[in-house]
Formats: sequence, structure tokens, C-alpha cells
Amino acid sequence: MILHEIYKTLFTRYGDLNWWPAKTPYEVIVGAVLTQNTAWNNVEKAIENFSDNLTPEYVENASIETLIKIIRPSGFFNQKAVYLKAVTAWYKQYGYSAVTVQKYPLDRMRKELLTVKGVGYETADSILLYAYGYPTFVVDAYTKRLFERLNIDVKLDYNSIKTYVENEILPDTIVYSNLHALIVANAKEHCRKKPICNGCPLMGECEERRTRKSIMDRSEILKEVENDA
DNA sequence: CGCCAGGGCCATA
DNA sequence: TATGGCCATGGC
Repeated sequence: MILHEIYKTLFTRYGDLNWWPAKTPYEVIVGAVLTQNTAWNNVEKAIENFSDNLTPEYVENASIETLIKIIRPSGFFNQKAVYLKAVTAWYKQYGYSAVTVQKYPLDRMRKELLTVKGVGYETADSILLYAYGYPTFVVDAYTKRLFERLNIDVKLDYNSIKTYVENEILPDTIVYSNLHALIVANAKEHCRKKPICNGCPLMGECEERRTRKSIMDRSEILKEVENDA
């Protein structure tokens, strides 16, 4: 229930974000890899460097050295160049058909993607959701931070959070896309590493839940004192 | 100048 | 299976 309120609150503030800045599925895939632990601003520079060459054929045939030069601004370029080769090979093998037809069930596509070098949970889910429209929720550092600060009762590892969200909000591509986008928007504006709580639409809910936690913590301490006595 | 950004891999235990 | 070191640029 809490998640529905969060969604509604964020939606009221930020609106329908219609997110992920890329056109084709392949561009989504490349962006998902390049943005790993990297500001999107730097990814944009890398994508601009491709100019008209942001195609699976170009990446497939380009040398690693060439790719490194192109994607340099996005950082971690040595590994990301290798990752791009790997996701491109995957794309040529399975990705094309999935563009028009969701040929395989979500679970199978996800497992396959996770075997590709450079594709972890978040990248896999981003690709599935934003490139192919599968209703799978993307968990990122912002999501973890928000859940931690809101004191939501869930383990803060990737799959725990994902399962929690997908149990509370039934699978829906549009809703999952929007929720993730809203969390990112709010994280950039308010829920930063060093938070700017002033004006945050979730401030009330956040404080309330944090207070509840501090009361809980205190009762836990009291219990321990009783046990010692 | 130091901190940070929409992770993932690999070695180690 | 879980944790830590490592990768690197550009904006603020």
C-alpha cells in the first residue's frame, strides 16, 4: 500500500515522465550499458560521438580501440567497450526478433541477458522494460536509497526490493517505467546522497516512518536492557 | 580540490 | 553467497 501512495505522490509532483532518452531498442541497450554508475550527461557525449554509427553492425565490426575512443566520456571505457561487443552479439542473436514480437517469456529473456558479460540485474531489467516493454521493475541505487530512508521493511538487496515492488504493484510496463523514472527524478532533485528534504513531496511520509523506526529501535534497546537484568 | 554519478566483474573467504 | 577493490570521465 505504501508504494501506491509513493507513486501517487511522486506522480502528482512530477507528472508523466515518459522516460528513457533513446529511440530504438538497440540505443536503449547501449545507453543501459554506458550509464552504469555514470551520469547520463557523460553518456550523451559518448552517444554523440557515435554520430550516425550507433548500429549493431558498426559496433560489431569496430575494433575495441575505436569503441574506446568513442565511448571515452562515459568512463570505465575499457570494460564498457567489451560489454558493448557482448550485448551487440546478444542483440543480433535474440534481440531483433524480440523487438516486434515478445517471442520468449520474461523469465527466459532475463536469464539469457544475465549470461551476457556486462549485464547485471539492473541493466537486464532496464533493457527488458525500456527496450522491449516487458513488465519488470528496475531497481537502482536511487531506489535502494529511497527505501532505506523511508524505512521500508525489506532487505536492501536487488531481488528483495524488486520482489517487494512487484508484489505491491501488479506487473504493468507503463507503471513500472513511470515509477522508476519518478524515483530517479525525485532522487536528483531531493533524495540525493546529501538529501535536500526541503520541498520533497515525500517528506511527510519519510519523517513519519523514520520516527516510527526510532521508536522501534528504542523499544529494542529496552528489551535488551530487560534481558540483561 | 573532493565528491559523486541510473553497476558489474572478479578474487577472496 | 557475500563482501571489497577496482574501473574513469566530467559536472559541480
